[in-house]
Amino acid sequence: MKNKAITSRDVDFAKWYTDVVKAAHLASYTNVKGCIAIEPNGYAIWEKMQAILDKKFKELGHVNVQMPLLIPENLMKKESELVEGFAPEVAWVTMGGSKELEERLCIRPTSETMFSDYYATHVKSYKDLPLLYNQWCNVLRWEKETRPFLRSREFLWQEGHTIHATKEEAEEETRRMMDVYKWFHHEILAIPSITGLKTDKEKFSGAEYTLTNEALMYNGVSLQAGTSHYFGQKFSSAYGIKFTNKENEEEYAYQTSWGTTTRMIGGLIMVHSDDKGLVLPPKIAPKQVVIIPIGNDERVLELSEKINKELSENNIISYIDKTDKTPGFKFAEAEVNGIPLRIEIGLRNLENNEITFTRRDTSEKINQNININILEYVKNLLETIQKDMYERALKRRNELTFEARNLEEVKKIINTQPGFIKADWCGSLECELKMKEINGIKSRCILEHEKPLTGKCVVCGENAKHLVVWGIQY
RNA sequence: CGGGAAAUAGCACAACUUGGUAGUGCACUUGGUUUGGGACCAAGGGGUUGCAGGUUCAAAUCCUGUUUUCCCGACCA
Repeated sequence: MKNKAITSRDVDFAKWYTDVVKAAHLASYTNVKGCIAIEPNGYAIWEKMQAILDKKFKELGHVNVQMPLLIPENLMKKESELVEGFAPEVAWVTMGGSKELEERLCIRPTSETMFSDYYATHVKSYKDLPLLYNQWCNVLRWEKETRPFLRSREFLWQEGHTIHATKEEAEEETRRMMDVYKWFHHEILAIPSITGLKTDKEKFSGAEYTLTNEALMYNGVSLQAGTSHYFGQKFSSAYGIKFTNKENEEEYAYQTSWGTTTRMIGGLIMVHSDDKGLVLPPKIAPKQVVIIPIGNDERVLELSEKINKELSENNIISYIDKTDKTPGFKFAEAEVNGIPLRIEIGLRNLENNEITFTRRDTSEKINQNININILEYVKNLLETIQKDMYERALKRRNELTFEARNLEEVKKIINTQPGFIKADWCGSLECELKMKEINGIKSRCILEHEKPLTGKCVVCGENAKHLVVWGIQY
């Protein structure tokens, strides 16, 4: 029986999304607009994302720090593009007492300013460089329209801020971290993102250029899923971050920043989940296996304990559902919560010398002889699920990736089924804005290594500079 | 921030039009029987109707404001 609380994905995608968030107890609304209470099930996913990324960052030499939540106004204003880019979304702090603050403070929308201010006094020589810092924190951006995880006003993220003695090294870092995100999406989240360069219009305010990972949701809307920015000397010159190089000359340092957020939890839902609720790839699932004993027979319980112990001792996160619910209830609950694999053990199984494995992603039930190597079998099955989920998401993305050779084709595609639209672009802002007039289509990224389709801009017909992926964004 | 809809127990809703002691289902508690796809019987607990004002003898119901949510635009991770 279907969970009546969840609207069908094909009937109302937006409603389905919030229904899954609520039904799987990932987050709950609060009385502050756009600020959600992240519940244990949701936070567990974030903790796992943190653990995996943090380990990777540290392997690459990064260390964690924590900068202040509040930023003084004059500091915020030093880099003009950053101010302009974030001005409408920044929240300013007023104190409850009668005394006015001598200087206004804002709540960080991002921390380039605090890191740059810190670097300005701590970077003196090329010997101090590079500094590879990262922080896990919350930021605040006063968005107009909000959705749980996808666009909340307060959200959790990591922001890496690195500073280097040479342009080459900083650019290498920018690429390297983009590759980390790509790896994370493909290998861990099973989300086939595409990587490319943001146009000037879409790049981070204050960046020389922005690399981005773009993912396509089940409904064909795209989601920016991790960005890496090369700043060159823009911030270092605005904040006076100078160091003495090997030639004993003063030089502005080269910076990068890169981040990914709790938005990815929303991405996981919108790429993989279904009408029964959450579906999680095994590598990001906080709980990978649930064992459901059916009935109170001693042998059933003993076998459940034995399997749970063996799995738990071998790095598989499993648990036994010992609650007093009926099996059907337990099945449904495991499904709505997205537990990748379910093991069902009952007397009927024991009589036939078998146990039942049920995949969350396909609902397939597999009966296996009780004497197989269960640990190996589960390990392999989890890997298969992970792989299949990626393949399924890739297939869906490819089905929703289109090519357009002129504006008519663009319009036809977007009005039939939104998705990634590959089309040539001349590089002008005018043409980008004209695309936006069609259902709000935006450039997602410039494909750096692909040649234009026709060589002519899809809007103006002039010579095309780039092949661009366009789409509707969250 | 513009245009529309909504808010009543943990959840889904009824009562509102025509003002008169706030109800149903699921969930929850206790006891028992059950257990292979959201069990059954019995007994119980839970709400100053989002918040703040106003009208009235009397407000969930009428009026004003406000907050939050959803949908459609503009802005964005």
